Amino acid sequence: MKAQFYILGLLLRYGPQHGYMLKQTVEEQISDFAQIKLPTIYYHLEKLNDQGYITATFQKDGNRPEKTVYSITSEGENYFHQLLKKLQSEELKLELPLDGAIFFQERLDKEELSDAIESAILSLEAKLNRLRAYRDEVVSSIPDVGKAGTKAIFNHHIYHIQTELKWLKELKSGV
Amino acid sequence: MKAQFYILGLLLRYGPQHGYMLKQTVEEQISDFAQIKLPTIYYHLEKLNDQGYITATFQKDGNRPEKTVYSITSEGENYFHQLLKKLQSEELKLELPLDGAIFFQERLDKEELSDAIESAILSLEAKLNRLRAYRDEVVSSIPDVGKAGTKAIFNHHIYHIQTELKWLKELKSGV
DNA sequence: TCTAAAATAGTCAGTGCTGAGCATTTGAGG
DNA sequence: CCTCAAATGCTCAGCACTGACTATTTTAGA
Repeated sequence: MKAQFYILGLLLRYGPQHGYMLKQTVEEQISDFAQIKLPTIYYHLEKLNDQGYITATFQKDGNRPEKTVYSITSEGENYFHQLLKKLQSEELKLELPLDGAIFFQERLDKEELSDAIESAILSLEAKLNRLRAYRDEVVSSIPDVGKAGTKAIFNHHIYHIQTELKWLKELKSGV
Repeated sequence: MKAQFYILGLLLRYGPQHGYMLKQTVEEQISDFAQIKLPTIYYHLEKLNDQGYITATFQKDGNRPEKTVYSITSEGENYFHQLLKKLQSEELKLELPLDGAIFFQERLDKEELSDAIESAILSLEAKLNRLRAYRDEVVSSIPDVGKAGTKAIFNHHIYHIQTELKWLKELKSGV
């Protein structure tokens, strides 16, 4: 559902695209806050096409094999707005793998956990810096329509990573 | 993988169990930070059995139909520790549905978004209170082996929800 | 000019998950 | 004692996802 939403949204915003091109758009603009793999894109393009939310045309340029280019239909636009509405009322979901490890504390090697926490901290600090740096860069490189939103999204992730770091540091001192 | 990990861990901690019973244990002890549905449990019990990580025996009590009770094997115990190790080095993953909506700001109804943010805030505040209240209750009701860990896990979620609330409130004032 | 790597475009089989269902048994309320 | 809801215990079909693969074309650099 998330994947279909993004595909439709990108087709709406940027016009007809084929699968591989969508993959690139996703990578450039969405990969920092949502992952959609290439086969997933093709899977949903087929589904959306079957349901009449997009239509296929075939294009050939140069020597490359024929591409299947999809355009959103007006039903697709409606569907997109439905999904948009649904997304707005969906709660955040956290997947916190460390919780699983900690839950079975009795089986835990304290040493190992300490190391894991340490390297998690380092990796998150790196991610935090990368996100902070990217925030301005990406915000300035994308079309105007998306700017304000993209910035809020980056801050969203930055806040949660900061929180995670705080928790990890507390955890470390408690182990 | 997450499911298999919890199943093996619970079998290790509490001894042989059948699917339905595992479901109850999961509900009582894990549901606040990881969801594993009943059919998922059965699915993985079968897989784990096929792989020799658990073994089945059949039990009948009273008039109820025969149950399939699973015990962890020593290979299963090894496997559990493998998974434990892997979990420790896995990063947190955030699923933030609002990001999707916000990304397509140009399609957004500001009014609707405002309402959605408002109700998200209320729902998260309720969840926060529930978690705070439960934290102590649950911590005191579960066996000693899990106490310290469970408390850390609750705090983990509490922190992230607080963060989410902070972000939502900022977002609201910016819309 | 040739060559190896990267880019382009897409397929497919296999995995994990779960809503919806089935069949029986127990328990609470009238 | 009877009834109906809840609890018990489990299965199955179908969906979303993706690692690994195929096949061709372009490009960088030796």
